[in-house]
Amino acid sequence: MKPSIPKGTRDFSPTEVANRTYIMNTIKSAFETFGFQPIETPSFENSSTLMGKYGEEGDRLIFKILNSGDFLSKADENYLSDKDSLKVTSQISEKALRYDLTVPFARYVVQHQNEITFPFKRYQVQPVWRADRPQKGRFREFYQCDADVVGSKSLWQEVEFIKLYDTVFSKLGLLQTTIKINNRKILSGIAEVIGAQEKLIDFTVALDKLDKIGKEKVEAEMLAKGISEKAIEKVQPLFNFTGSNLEKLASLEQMLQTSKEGTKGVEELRFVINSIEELGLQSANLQVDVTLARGLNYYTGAIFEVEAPKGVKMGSIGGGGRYDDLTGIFGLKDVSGVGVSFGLDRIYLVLEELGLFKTVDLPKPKVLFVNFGENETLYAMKAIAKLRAENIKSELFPDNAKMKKQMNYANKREIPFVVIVGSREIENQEFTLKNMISGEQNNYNLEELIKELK
RNA sequence: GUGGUUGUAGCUCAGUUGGUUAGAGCGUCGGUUUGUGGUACCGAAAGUCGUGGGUUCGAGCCCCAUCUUCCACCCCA
Repeated sequence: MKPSIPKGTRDFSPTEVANRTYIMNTIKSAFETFGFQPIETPSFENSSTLMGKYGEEGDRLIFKILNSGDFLSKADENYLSDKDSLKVTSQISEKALRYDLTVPFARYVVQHQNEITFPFKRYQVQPVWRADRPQKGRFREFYQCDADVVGSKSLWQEVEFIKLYDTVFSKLGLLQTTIKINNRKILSGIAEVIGAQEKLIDFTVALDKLDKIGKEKVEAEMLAKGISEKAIEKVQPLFNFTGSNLEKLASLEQMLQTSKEGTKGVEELRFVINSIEELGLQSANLQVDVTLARGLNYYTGAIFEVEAPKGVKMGSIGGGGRYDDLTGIFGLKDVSGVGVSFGLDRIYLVLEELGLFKTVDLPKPKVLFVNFGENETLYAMKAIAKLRAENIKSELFPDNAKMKKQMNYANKREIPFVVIVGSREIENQEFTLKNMISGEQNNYNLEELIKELK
């Protein structure tokens, strides 16, 4: 049998794990600096917790777990003979793999509401699974790094999350990322102005193509989707939406003045933009983008998305937003939440493409003891125990192999020092220490050896 | 879910209009060198050509199916 792993999954080599750990630790330490605390939730949840929370498309992408035992006997004969996959699935599968970290978190908040002090700031770094078709930067098993606050409606949280994004990407050396920001209330306002709530998605999708296909074709597409000419006329400012954030806000304000909700959205966005303007960012760019319509099903206020630096072809490396009623589905009303997610695997690919990993060192021993046989090994092991007690990473070559082979091993693993102990050294109670980079070698007693390797 | 793409040794890849026993480089292992690595030279092992069918006197090469890889759409991290 040829060994293989399921599509969309990956093995990670020691180097890759070292690099991933570096990214993860950078993100976690930033989370903690901002006052977030870690929680973890199970890798699988009850299907009822997950199903219906991500829209129809999302339900299709959730990995379902087959019930144990004789599960078919409990399935309805009619559904089986009709080959009704959807209905059969709900009868033979009660559990499903986690699809994101936000919904399990909402479940957690409701379930533990009496133990939680609000506002609750939690972070979570765990894998999630999606039955998607893999492609560039898209996997079926990948890590999300989420930070959310629940129980505060303050817009300062939005400001904090933008600062958090900026902090993390600056620390990773990933400069010139673009943090796009929008507000769901502005989208609702636009829908109100064009008089077509249900056409909103078609509208933003078409508008998003503006710089690719040009104004005429975008208008043609909108007309084709059933958006009236009059409506398009009303939102003309969006077609010349190129200025600074403040200019964009001004034209949005003008355009949405008849919509109460839209005006509220502009106000919220203006607060965030002004605050960031005042506080400054280290390396990221903040950009108002009205075509940003991600996760439209549950975001109610701010919407975020982070784009990799220009020139790197990669989908978003982070996203998030404000959801006023996520815990409502689980029976806890009026708990507003806002949060962001970092896509670990995509950040990895971007850092790799830009060659930003050179600083990450593989964990490896500092010194290798050559194995010369039984007597010498015992002498070496006693020394190794002492070195390890001094926190010096040391190991013994396990077999009495040829010198050449043992030296070669040290070379391949890039172990910087080799200790040679044969009968000569034992006689003099010393150690021959060889520097594998310079080739130099000297004899030391144990005390001196520790000093040299410290 | 739709469309395209890929698969030959551990890795990267050659392989002619279908024609004897499928090759190379790197890596691995052994030797030149049984107390000294990187270099050099010599040698060896390693492939049911993704899998299953089919066409043919004959298939790595042609046809069908299936799995896999990568990519685009959709959606998303």
